[in-house]
Amino acid sequence: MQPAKARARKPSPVATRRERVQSKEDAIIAAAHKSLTTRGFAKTTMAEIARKAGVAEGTLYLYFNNKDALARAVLAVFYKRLTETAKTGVAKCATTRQRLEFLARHHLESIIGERRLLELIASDVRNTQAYEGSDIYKMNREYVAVFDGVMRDGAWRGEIEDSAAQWIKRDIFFGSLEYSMRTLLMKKRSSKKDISAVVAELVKLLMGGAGARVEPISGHALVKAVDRVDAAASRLERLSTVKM
Amino acid sequence: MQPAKARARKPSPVATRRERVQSKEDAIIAAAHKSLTTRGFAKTTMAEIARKAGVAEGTLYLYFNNKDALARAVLAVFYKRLTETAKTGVAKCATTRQRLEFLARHHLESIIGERRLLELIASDVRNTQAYEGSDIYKMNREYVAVFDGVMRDGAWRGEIEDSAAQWIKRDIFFGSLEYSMRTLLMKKRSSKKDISAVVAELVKLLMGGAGARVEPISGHALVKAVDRVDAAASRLERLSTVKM
DNA sequence: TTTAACGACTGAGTGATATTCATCATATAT
DNA sequence: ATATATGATGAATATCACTCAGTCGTTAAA
Repeated sequence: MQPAKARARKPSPVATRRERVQSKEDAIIAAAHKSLTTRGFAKTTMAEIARKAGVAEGTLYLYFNNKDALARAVLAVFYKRLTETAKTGVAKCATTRQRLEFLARHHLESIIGERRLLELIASDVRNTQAYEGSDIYKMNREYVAVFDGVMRDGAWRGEIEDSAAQWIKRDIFFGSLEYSMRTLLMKKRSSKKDISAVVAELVKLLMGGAGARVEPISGHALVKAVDRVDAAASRLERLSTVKM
Repeated sequence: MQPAKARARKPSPVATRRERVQSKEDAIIAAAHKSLTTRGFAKTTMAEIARKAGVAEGTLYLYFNNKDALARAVLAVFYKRLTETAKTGVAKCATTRQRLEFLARHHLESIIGERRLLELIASDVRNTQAYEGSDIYKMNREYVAVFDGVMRDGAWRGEIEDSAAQWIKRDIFFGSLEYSMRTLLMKKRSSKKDISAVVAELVKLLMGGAGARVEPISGHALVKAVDRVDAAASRLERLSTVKM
């Protein structure tokens, strides 16, 4: 077996040329990833990346046309990994509710960890006129397709309402999570609990709010009404004691 | 009247020194706004802004410490205007549902128009360690407070459930809208209809889901009775304060 | 009136950084 | 061994945010 290895001209322990190039590219991407996620796009310099990767500055441009392209490459491996883990995670869940919960928590935790990469999407990639058709666009499509699949399947099984358009639900799902990330990052402590709260609420909304719908409706309104009667009574009492 | 004018040393028709400085600052911000919204942060140069504003490059630094600060100033006038129009718009709406619909549409249309400014929030401002306590942070707080007020009031009236934490609802609201913006910008045609669809769905979710739920609550006999007690209390209050 | 001080402003100059390119090094092919 | 192609280099270039020594007009003081 291993015909590729067997056909190698050189019996030397060093890798083939192609492998060497590949590993160098990997090293560059890894170095760029580290700098981008720790210092952000604006503050990372090509010189810094080159140093971390152990290559000359000019070498970076043999592998990537410019800083943007390098950042996009970093984003690409992030998306690839994100999509893979999302797919395998969903496959392990039995119900639609569990799948959505997993996807939400998975997305939220992932983007909290790599928050700085989201800058790139917002400020850089999305602005290019040629975003559609780009690699990043395709990867994004593939990633959100996981969510779409779960929702479609859930609707087919009758586990969730499918009233609204799919793209709207998708935007609500990912939009809420990305915005929540900002809030969570600003809160000093707490995390686990807050993440769970966001996930639970979001899933509840997307599932149609079904679980909580039956009882609370009349009960909820009733409680509110009682509160208001109570408040109104207090106001009346105050008036009467003042004796106008 | 107009003691300031009367006290002015010079009767000349030109503006006072302070006014001249102010109008120059306005010109700089306007120029920066134009460049930032049309070309994005990275591609606008200080030289370009200076040219548009009709001042020397060095002058920009008399008014703003650096490019970031100038961008933040642009963001500030955007927030100020956004908050004002949001407040006045909400005041004109009678029901919670209408208020939320107005806020959602208002936010979505505004950020579609000034989409490039959102970059600044995401990629620049939010990264600074000192974001809390900054002017932009305060303005953001004031803006989202409009939404918070509407939600709180709606919960008080019993028009909406207030099961989830307020900050979660807030993130869902603004997050969904900002993400939807991206989708809407990528769709070739259509706008009005899609905006309405997003707004409707989002409001439906925040109001507690099912459309059928709204009717029974307000139609409930108890709620009507509460309205009457509430109104009666208010009338008495008015009467008593007038007399005293 | 002359002089000094001040505030607003200028734009050539500085430093940092992305990007290029002439050149070198090594491996592969003949 | 020589030639060729591939990979790599880092000094040089271009761009751009930012600085600063100096100008100009106005006000205050002598």
